[in-house]
Amino acid sequence: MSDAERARVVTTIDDGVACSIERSLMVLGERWSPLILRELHYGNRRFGDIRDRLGIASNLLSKRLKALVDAGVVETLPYRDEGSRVRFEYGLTESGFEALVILGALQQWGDRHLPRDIGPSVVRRRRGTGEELRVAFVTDDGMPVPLDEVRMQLAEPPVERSGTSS
Amino acid sequence: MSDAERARVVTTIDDGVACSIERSLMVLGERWSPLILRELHYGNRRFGDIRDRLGIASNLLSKRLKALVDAGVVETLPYRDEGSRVRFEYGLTESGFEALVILGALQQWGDRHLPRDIGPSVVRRRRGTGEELRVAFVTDDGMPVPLDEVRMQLAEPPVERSGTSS
DNA sequence: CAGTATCCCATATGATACTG
DNA sequence: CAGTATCATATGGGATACTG
Repeated sequence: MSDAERARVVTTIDDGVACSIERSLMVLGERWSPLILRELHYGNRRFGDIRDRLGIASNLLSKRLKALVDAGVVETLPYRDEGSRVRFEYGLTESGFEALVILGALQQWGDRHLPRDIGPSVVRRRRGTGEELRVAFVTDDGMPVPLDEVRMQLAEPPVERSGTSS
Repeated sequence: MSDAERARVVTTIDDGVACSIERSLMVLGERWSPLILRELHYGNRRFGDIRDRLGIASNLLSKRLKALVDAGVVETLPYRDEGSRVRFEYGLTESGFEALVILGALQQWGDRHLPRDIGPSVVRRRRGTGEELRVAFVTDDGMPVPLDEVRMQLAEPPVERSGTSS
């Protein structure tokens, strides 16, 4: 990938695409990115750990991490083990941290609708209390709203034309 | 794709993969699936409408819809226009309906962290009141929980070994 | 180790032509 | 129209070898 091309990739994220779902997918919508984020959320910050846990090829992990850094989701943090040169860990930026909601939603949905034969796999819990958490729509003052009361708004408001017949 | 292969695809979804995030991604983790779901949530149920709105090639849309139907996310509903033969619309199953949480999370995240130059694009609103909604973690009794109190649990609990050194 | 560079392959994608 | 079939291409992904 040439520099020009890479620059274009970064640019396209902010630019053209009106729908924020699509923009998110440009960063997270590929096989490994969400799983890499999952690992970072689980606290695995080293290249080798992530690679081993995911079983991802190292070249790919390298590429993906770069892309995530470019997108501002992940940041590199220098560290130095005794007698080694400086290396980098990968940490979540605020953006990456907030992607937890997406991961939570994916996890919840998978648990509910693609259950394993083995049984339910996981839950999200509250630190300390251990309460099981779910991901839901809530009002500004924190009241959960049932799904059928949620109205998704078109990202690109339908072009206002005189009539409906185009 | 042979039938045997196709069957295997369906099977693999429920089987091996322990992490529910990964299982979800098997169904939704590819470029078009979330966008197709988005269209269905927006109420666009006809093949041609979806194709035109997304700019997706018809063969791909066909394939994707089939996969979503296979996964139980989408269902086909027969309808008949005057003088035409029976066609099918595509509707959300309960599973597909609940994927709205994922879409909402993606949208919210994109709006916050990949803003367009043009400005914020969209929001999720409550029907009737028009209140802006957000997607968040909540306790069972509906209390929102700040992100830093959320603990994601490993889908596949780390293999219990005697030591850490493998 | 923590990555990077190469090479190869599978597959998602897209354009287009075709059918009931 | 609502799809299906075919074909060409790009790209993500995987294996592996390599470097500091």
